[in-house]
Amino acid sequence: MTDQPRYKQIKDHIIHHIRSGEWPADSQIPSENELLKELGVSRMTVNRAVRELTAEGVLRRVQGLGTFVAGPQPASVLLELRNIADDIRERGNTHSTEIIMKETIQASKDQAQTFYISEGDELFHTILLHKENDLPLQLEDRLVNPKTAPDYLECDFTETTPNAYLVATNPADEVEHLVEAQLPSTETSSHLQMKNGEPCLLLNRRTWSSGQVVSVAKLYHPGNRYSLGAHFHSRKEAVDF
Amino acid sequence: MTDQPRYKQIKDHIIHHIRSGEWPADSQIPSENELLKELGVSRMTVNRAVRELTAEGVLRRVQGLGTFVAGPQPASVLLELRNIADDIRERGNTHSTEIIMKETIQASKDQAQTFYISEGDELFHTILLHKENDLPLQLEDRLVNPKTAPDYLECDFTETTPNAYLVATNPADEVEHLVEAQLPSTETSSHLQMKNGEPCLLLNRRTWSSGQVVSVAKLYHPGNRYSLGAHFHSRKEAVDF
DNA sequence: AAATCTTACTTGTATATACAACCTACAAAA
DNA sequence: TTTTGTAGGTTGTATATACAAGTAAGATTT
Repeated sequence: MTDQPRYKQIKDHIIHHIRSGEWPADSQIPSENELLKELGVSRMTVNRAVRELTAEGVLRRVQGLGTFVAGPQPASVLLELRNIADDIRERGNTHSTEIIMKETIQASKDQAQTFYISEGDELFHTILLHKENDLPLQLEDRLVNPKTAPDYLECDFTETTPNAYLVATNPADEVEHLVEAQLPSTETSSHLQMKNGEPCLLLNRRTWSSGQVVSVAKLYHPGNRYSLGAHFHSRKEAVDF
Repeated sequence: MTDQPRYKQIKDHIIHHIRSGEWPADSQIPSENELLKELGVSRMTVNRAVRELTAEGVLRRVQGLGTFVAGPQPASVLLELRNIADDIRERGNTHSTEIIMKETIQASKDQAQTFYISEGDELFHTILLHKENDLPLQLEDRLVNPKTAPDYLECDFTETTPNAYLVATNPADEVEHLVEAQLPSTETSSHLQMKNGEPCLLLNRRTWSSGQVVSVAKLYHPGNRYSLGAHFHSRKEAVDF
């Protein structure tokens, strides 16, 4: 262990006090002035340490009031979900889309509920097959709220993915995910060219823009050809095992 | 829009040059000295702007060389992975553990590779079954590096989960995930009390502590009883659909 | 030709100082 | 009682300055 810079030592000092339970969640920690006296450094150095811990979500500061421990980090670890077209292109392969369905439907009771609209209201429905070098990799079964994307069906999905189109038209700011393992229907299975009995990885994704549900998508992936992965570094808090 | 602080203006200035294509990915941007002359601020202010953009992954700095544009951010979205015992307890149910296997093995070639150790080195191996109100929910097949957790096998896993034990003994700071859908082996299937042909959600988790691999775990979940979920708010960047 | 030193530039850190902005509590005035 | 002012703490920002540490390229020596 080489010599660490002062501001880093201060960060570790603070984290240590938090982890040891000495400074519990939501408690106020010493002010910058107290810390600099205790540690014998300049205020700017203390400030940098505290500012960085605040940016990392460890602390919470209120101007004029003080600095507080920012409650327990959710004991969790983050998994990165990529969008498939970028993923394929970054592997140097070509991405293509086959349009299987494109229609306007009337919302069922369940669908109305997930969109927070009324039963019978119109919804756009598309089913697309995404391929990597002509090998099916994802079946995208998507519902879109016409109120937020009225021209959705007119988009040429062989050119622009629904994701790209929606990102461009609606600045999405909230998203919900559910990942599950399922046995695909025979139709889904045949589209994805999967062997019989082979499971698929289903990613349910619901996206909001300014409080309204824009789109709900079921993304089916062949279990043997696709997996979600992530490598996550953390320099601030402990992660799970 | 109220008056923004200088360092924030500089950040926006830099981001604007990147977004406009003027400063493409991997290109070198002006040095701190050039920027402070151009913008009429002190070096510390430029330094703060550039340092924060570096922490945010927008720039990349090399001491003695310069500052470079750090390529496009992966257009991704984050999925939160909870640890199972907390999850169960938060639902108000009781969590119990059944110990199926507890042994010391010698690392195979593959295992040695994932741990960055030598073939034949010792590894701890445990297989535990986690239950929610006596219903099996997760089969945990875990390998642990004795060098980082020598007393692992002596832990009473009916009292303390391996996760809790390892979190307490090793401050983990890095983790890798792979989520896939699989047909379970007949053994796994029977432990989890799953119907025939039912797929399971497999979460592969590898965890590091100060550069060393501490543990590799395969977490099997019945596809019909378990799913990974997350609701994610973003106030900074657009998310995928 | 090869190895070494030097120089000039870069980023990284640390300090002392200053003032602005904000919050709370208490005192003073209406 | 209600409002207003004020004092003393807090964090937020900005500057000037200094030196350490790393890189690259050229000059110098071997």
